Amino acid sequence: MCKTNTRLTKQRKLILEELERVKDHPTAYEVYERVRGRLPQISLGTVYRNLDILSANGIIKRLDIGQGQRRFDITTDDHKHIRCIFCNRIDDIPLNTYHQLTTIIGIVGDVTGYRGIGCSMDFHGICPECQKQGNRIHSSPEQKPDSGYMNNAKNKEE
Amino acid sequence: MCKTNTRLTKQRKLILEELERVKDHPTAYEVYERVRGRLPQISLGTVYRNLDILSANGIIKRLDIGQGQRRFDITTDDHKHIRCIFCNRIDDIPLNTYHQLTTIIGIVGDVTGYRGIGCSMDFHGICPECQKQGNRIHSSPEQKPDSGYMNNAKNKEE
DNA sequence: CTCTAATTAGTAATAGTTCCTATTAATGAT
DNA sequence: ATCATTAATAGGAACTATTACTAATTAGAG
Repeated sequence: MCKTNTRLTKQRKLILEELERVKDHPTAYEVYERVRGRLPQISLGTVYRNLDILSANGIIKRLDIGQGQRRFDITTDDHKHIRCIFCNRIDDIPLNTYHQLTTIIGIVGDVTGYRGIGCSMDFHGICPECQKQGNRIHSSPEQKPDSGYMNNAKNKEE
Repeated sequence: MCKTNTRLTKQRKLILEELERVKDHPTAYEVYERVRGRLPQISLGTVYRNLDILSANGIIKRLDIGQGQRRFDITTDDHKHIRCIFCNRIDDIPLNTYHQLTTIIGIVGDVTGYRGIGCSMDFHGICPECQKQGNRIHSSPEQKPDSGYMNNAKNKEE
């Protein structure tokens, strides 16, 4: 399924099946709850690990939208997302990219029925500094960025 | 400064000063470290609380980009952000919205020097369901979305 | 100057995710 | 089919980032 030496375990298969069955964008915990209905002893760590592996292999998509819980999405066709600022639900938007940005918000409102729409458009890529360093990946990108938080920061001083 | 009955404390003043001084998009902890240099007894909780109050009042901007730590931004003019997938730094993009989306990624590359650019464009607004319910805010939007996680989820069953 | 509610420091608690370890099981080789 | 190898697992501890709690302090109105 993924790269060689990636085994198709019963757990992994069920996680994929539940992701395919579901229409919305479940959190890791929601996937866990669904799979647990069919395989009670599955652990949350297993779900997290598999969701990471599946998204690293491009089979599913990891959504890091807003704060709080990460969500996962099995559809592979190109689309964007809209989130309700009250209930935090996430819907799909099949977006034609041949429009001007200024008209897109109007289209999104028509298609989704959302109101009071704002847009946070964020880009990601490899910065000039990292290009200089020969693009060496120290840890898995998108997975373990340098956080510089608390203990880490304190340890720098030693 | 903010609404009436919002006091300008020494801590709040220093937090704003350090945000103004800094060019990049510091995390709460980075702000804490800077302010601590001038007011050693300040606590991290105070920094978090003030960053929340300042962003709720529109004085600064909260960036929920990717996963991991939230960042804060004092500049008020309209711009978007680009994040390095390796080192997780965030840069500004002064973006002209009168372009087609498809051409924007090229522009972003030219302006920033980033390569391998991807775009995660996410919209937020009020979903049709929440519009029906008279737009009542149960908890502060963007701050405390319904998470439905773990203990919360378990407690639902009681 | 006094009063009082807003704010604070310090710390505990929480949420979401990752890591660790002994055990189990998927798959290639025999 | 059986074995051997090693990826993957369950369960739980640890970790990161943030929020909540509480008694003490303080900004600022009157």
